[in-house]
Amino acid sequence: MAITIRDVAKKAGVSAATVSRVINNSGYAHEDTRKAVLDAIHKLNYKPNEVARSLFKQKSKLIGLILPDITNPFFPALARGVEDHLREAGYRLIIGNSDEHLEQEIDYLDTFIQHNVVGIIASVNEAHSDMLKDLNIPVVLLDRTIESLPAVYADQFEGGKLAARKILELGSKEITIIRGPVEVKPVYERFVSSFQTLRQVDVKINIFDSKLTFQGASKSVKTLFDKYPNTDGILACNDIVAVAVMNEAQRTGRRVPQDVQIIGFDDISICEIVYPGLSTIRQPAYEMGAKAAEIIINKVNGEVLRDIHCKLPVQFIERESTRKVGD
Amino acid sequence: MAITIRDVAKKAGVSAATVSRVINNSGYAHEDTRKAVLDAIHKLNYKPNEVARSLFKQKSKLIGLILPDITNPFFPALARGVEDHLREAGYRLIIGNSDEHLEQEIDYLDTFIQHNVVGIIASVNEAHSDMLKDLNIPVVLLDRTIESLPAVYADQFEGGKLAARKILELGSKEITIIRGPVEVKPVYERFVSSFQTLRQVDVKINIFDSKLTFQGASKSVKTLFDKYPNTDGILACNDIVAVAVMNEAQRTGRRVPQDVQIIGFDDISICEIVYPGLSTIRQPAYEMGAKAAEIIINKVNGEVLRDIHCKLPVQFIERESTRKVGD
DNA sequence: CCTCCAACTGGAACCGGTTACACATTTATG
DNA sequence: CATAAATGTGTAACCGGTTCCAGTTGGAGG
Repeated sequence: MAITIRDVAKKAGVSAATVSRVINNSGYAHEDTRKAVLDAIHKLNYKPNEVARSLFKQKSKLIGLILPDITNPFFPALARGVEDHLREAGYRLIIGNSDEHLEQEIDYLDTFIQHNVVGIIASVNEAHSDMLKDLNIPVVLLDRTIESLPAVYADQFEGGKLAARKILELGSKEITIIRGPVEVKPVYERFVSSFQTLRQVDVKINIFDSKLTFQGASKSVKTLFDKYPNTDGILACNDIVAVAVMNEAQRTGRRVPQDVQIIGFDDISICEIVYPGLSTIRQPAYEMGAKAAEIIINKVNGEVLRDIHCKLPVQFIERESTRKVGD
Repeated sequence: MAITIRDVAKKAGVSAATVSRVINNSGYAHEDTRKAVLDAIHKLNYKPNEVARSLFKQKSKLIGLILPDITNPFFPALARGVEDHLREAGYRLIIGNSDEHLEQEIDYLDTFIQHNVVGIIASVNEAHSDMLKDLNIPVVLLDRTIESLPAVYADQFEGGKLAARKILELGSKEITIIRGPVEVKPVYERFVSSFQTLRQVDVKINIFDSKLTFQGASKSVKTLFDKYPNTDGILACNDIVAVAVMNEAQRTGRRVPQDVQIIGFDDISICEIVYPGLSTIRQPAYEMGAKAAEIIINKVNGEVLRDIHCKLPVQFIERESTRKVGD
């Protein structure tokens, strides 16, 4: 049905090998035959079959991406960063949601390999470090780290510290840290860092648990102000939780930021359209994705970058859920 | 490097053909050899190479998905619906963002074909209906419609009408419809439908334009209340815009819903965590994705469903940005 | 006991590219 | 002007599966 290289060869009056050489700019090809081939390709609208290529070369133009859940607003930006960068380099993306389940991660890893992907970008947890290392294709972790594997991530410790410092600086005296699930490493790290920072100072610290998802957050957060009615500063584990808290604060008649200040984490797009605008710790999600893509491409091209951990800076984004200095 | 079918064959003391028959449950295989083969497969941890399969069979286990922008919160749910359903059936997803650009859509279409995808799910506009029809693999449109191509979408006319009816019913007298870009068909349809519904009644109608994205929305919306200071009801083209409007309303000292009621469109997750909760017209995004996946799979399996337009119902979700009946 | 057919199995061709190699023709070099 | 080197092109093998076909075996039926 589809046009093959031999159709082109016949039309141009040459062999398939010659067509292949022209397409790939490899080996010799006389200028005249080159023209003839290009002409035939154009006339037949020939597009080489990537599957056949992939089979012979043992490498495709495909890269696998494993994310916990594209439905979590932090990840689309990551994915987009990856994709934009990959597309430019001629690669395509196979994508899979793992829901943080080891089983699904392994399933995707397996099928990625079966499809001859040349590299894998993954947001996965510690568990299968061995499997990832034995993959014999480049792997880059994204938003996660595993000892001895290259990774792109944002500085969680700095982020946690920064959030804590800011909320102190802006005058909160009873601070509630909302801790996400401890299994999710970056989330845990930002918690630890905030906690350690606050502990060095004379303030009351509360710890409150919440899920990271929309449904989870709005449910978890309902009891927050019952439990800690006097809390006047909140460090949320992510922006979703922060917005849910802001909702709950306003619902219970608290003014933000006068009565409670709230700082989120991530800087997802929502932050700037809610009222009041959510102050947060920005992780450069898009850039992280782009960087991971860049590293993978370099590795695919054989550059033997030593296993790098690429730690990107975070940043405090001031909006209206925190007071101004001097208030 | 990797283990091939011939390695398995050697280990099991049979030919590659036999191994293939066992794997695919096709043709005969003696129970004993069957056992031996399965055993060898297990011992070697053999996973058949999908690329080789794909080449011979002229069909892969890959399905292509083209979305405008995964970063727009409406689409992740769609994508997730597609993916979950596809995974169960053993298919994997190649994904591409088009930014509504014809050029990028075509580029992805081409490369999908080059990778022997067996089906394509696409959120694209009218423009290349011909190209899509000539593809000779199944195509399903998602959230978009093109004459004579199967499609899964939500009932935009009903949605637009419903929003208009509700806001009338709840007492708004000067209603502003925020119209999105007219090139995006579903967005245009909901606008038209709202407008037609309102026009039949004695209320003042304003029309205001906005982009659909976060940045675009928060910028566009800034002048809304300058232009229409007395508007007491707003029909937004999507939830992002609605939230941005809500922000602006509160910023300018208006109470929602007492002074202005706001109804969004889509029912993305954000709606339930903002304050006040955003009333909206729900499109069943996840289900739409799942349905599209289901149709594609059926078509891939050769079921000749007549070109179906699968129109899913929308629903008014009442939260707190609208008044209660009787207020 | 012969025949026939079902049950099994392996060899080889094939999918559509790429590339090693052989061979032919120029062109460069001494 | 002979010879080496560079250029140009085709044949065939190969990537790792699948499947057609032919061949072997064993048991049922006449």
